[in-house]
Amino acid sequence: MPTSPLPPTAWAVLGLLSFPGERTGYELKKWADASLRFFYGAPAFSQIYAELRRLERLGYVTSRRSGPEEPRAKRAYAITPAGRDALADWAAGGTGAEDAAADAVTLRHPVVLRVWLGHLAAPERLRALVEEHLARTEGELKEVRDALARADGVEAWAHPQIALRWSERHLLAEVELTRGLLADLEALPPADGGAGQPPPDSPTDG
Amino acid sequence: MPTSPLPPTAWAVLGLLSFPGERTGYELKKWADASLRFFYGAPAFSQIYAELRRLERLGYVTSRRSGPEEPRAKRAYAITPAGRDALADWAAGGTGAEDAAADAVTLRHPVVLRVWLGHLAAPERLRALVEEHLARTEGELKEVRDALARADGVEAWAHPQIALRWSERHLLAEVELTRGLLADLEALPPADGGAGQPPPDSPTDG
DNA sequence: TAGGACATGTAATCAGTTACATGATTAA
DNA sequence: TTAATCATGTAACTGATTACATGTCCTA
Repeated sequence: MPTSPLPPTAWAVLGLLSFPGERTGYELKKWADASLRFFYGAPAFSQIYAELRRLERLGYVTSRRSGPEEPRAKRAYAITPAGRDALADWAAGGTGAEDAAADAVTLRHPVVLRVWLGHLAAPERLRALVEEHLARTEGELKEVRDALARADGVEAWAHPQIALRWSERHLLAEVELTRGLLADLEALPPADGGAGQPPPDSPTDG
Repeated sequence: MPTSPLPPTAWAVLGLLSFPGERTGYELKKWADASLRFFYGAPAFSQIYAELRRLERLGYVTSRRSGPEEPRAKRAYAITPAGRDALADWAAGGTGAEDAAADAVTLRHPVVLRVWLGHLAAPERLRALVEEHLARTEGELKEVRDALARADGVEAWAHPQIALRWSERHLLAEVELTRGLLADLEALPPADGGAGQPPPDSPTDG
C-alpha cells in the first residue's frame, strides 16, 4: 500500500524513533532540539505528543507505560516494522510518482524581509538588526559544532552526522551571507528622498 | 501606540504596497512570486486577499473599486500614512523591547531530512533525490538572476535589489551545500548492517 | 469563439503554536 | 524543602493551504 500522506513533521518524529531504542515524547523533543532543529525545525511538545498518537493509530509505533494504568504515566514509544517500512518508503521519495513540490525547501527570513523594506528604516537601525542576526547565527553555529563534536567518531550514525555537517556549513554560509548584506548596506549612497518609478521586479515590466 | 502584533506575512503584503502606486491583490501575488518568494515565501492568493481585508480594517490600507458597486469588482489598494508609519516601525525592529525570537529564521529542508534518515534508503535512491534537489535549486538560481537582471541599474530601488542579491548568493550557497552533501554521501563506506548504540547527539550523552 | 490571463472570493481543513494544568522525580 | 527537570496532556487559536465558485477581458 502507498505511504499515507503525512506531513514531513510526522515522518521526522517517526524518524527519531527509527534509531534503536524506546523513547518518551519528552526525550524525542530534547533530541529534536539538538539535531532536527538545524535543518527542519523542532516541533513543540504538544505537537510531538499529537504526532505520536497519530502514528500509534496508524500502527507505525507502539507504546508501553512504565507504571500501571495511570492516565498520565510515562510512556515509551518504539517503531513497528510497518512504521519502519512506511518511513523507508518516504525517505526514498515515496512510491512511484512523487510530487516534487512536496520536497520544496521552505525559508522564512524576517531579517532579509526587513532589509527589503529598508527604504523605510534608518540605516543605522537596519545595520543594527542585521548585526544582531549575525551574532545569533554565530551562536547557532557554535551549538551545531557542539552537537557535531558529541557525534564525531561514532561511525555507525553516519547519516545524522552528514545532516549535522550540512547544518554546520549552512550556518557558516549564513554568516557569510549576512556579512555580505552588511557590506551591501554600507555601500549604499546616502538617501536622497525621491523615487517614483514602479518597482523594478514588478510584473508590469516583466 | 505600539505596532499591533501582526504576522510577518501581513507586513510583507503591506510592504508590497509601500512602493509607489496602487495595486490589486492579484498584482501583489504576482509580484510576491517574483521577489518575496526567494527569501520569505509567497502567500497564496486567498491569504493575500485576507491580509488586505485585515489591513484595511486596521486602517493601514485603503481600497478603491474600479467599476461600480459590484460585489466582485476589481479593487485596487494603496497604503495609508498610518500604514506607512506602522510598517516603518516594524521594519525598524518594533518600538522598544522587541522579541528577538520573532526574527528567527525558519528553515524547513525535507531533502536534508531524508538524508538524515539515509540509513533507511538505498544509497543510489538517496543520491538521486539530492541530485534532483540540485537541479531544482539551479533552476531557482536562474530565476532569481532573471529578476535581478530586470532590476539592475534602477538605483532608486536599492533595498529590494539588495534582498535579491542576497537571494542569489543564498541559492548559490545552497548549490554548494548540496554538492557537499553529495560528496559526503559518496564518501560513505558501504553499509554493514549492524549498529546498536544510541544516537550520538541524543540527550542521554549530552 | 475558445482559451488563457485577470480578478476576487468562500469553505473546509490542517499544521503548528502558546498558554495552561497537572503531577512525579531528582538534586541542592 | 524547595526548585529544577522530567513528563504528559488539553484548549484555544492562528497561519496558511487547497479546492472550489464565479465571472470578466483580451487575443489568436
